[in-house]
Amino acid sequence: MTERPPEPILHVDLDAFYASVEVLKDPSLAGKPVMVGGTGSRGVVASASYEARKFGVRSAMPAVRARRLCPEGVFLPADFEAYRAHSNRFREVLLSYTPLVEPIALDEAFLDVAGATRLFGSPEEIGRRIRADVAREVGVTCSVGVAASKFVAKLASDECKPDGLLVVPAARVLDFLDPLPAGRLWGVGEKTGDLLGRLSIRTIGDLGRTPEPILERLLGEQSARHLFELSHGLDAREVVPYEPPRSVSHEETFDRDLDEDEDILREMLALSGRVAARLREDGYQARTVVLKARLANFTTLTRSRTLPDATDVGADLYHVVSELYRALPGERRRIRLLGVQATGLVAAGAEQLALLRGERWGDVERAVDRIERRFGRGAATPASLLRRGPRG
DNA sequence: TCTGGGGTCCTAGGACCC
DNA sequence: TCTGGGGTCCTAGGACCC
Repeated sequence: MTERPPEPILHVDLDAFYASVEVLKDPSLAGKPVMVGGTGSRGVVASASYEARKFGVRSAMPAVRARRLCPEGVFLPADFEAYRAHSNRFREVLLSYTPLVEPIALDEAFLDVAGATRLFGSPEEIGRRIRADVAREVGVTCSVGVAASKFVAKLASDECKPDGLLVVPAARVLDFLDPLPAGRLWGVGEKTGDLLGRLSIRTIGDLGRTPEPILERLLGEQSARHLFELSHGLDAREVVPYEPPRSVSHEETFDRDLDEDEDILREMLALSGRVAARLREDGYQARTVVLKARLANFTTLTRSRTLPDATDVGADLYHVVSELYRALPGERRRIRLLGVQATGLVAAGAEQLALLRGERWGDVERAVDRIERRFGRGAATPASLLRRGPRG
């Protein structure tokens, strides 16, 4: 058994992934500002090439704004089939080094390479090999962070983007974290960043020097504890290769708000069908159905119902969400977005087997009832009860 | 600037049970 | 006629991530 290296965690992140795939599909786009998403009237940018970022375009930016910043840019609709195909090749490369690969999205993953160093060299060496393999096999550059923990590895890959590699030695973690903006921590978004800013907490170092009770009052117990630990470089989360999904959903923002019940119900039927199809495809059934409705003024309502029996049937989902919709307050709502979510998932195989078993037992017991009514008690005994022998 | 789509997790209150 | 404490499930909303 070789010793576990001090920095065995890799975070690998493909650079400007969707935009890079679009350049592979059409090499004449190379060197141009390319943006994926934001082709509709209400879209946002999903991915921007580094040329586009020079204009200030960022992902999640409203398309209208991106167009203003970069009028000569190329805007393309997302082609998830192509992204998935390239993502599969990416994952193949990673899996050729270790089975301990945890995909985070199509374009990034964590690896624990502690068991791979004998075969392939140090974690840093493995990172270099992966970068070469990904460039060759996927045709896209990537960035690799190497560290003792997941979140430091992730920050390291962020720091060396694009097309880089950065090792943060375990002994240097606090020095590495100290000057970084607090917003870079996993779990600090816009709102939390604002809250922290009000206390003049701007860097991860500032956060680490703030007494925990103060953070607790600001953020609640769970988040405070979590951020306090991260800011001290503590992150014990392991690389987990597979976790079953907790929910399946589809939603759609309409180009123009809907206000006719007929249109709204038709969209809910379509969304229900897509969710149910996904459930069946992935082998799940859902116990809880959630309707999401975003109104013209952007307020978002959710309504849910938990069913006695799990389902993967579109008509069942539609039945529930249409009732939930009719029970919403007010009338003639203007609907910007509708979503249908299935949660409380159970594996369909297990559920159906249990059901089958239950029904079969139900049938057996009813048959036994009939026989005993005719021939007297003990005339029929299930085989499984006989197996121990008549004398017990 | 006017805000996508697919997810995860947390909080908080109320129902219900022991 | 005043009122415990803990656990679990359900629901609604919200922050956050890519």
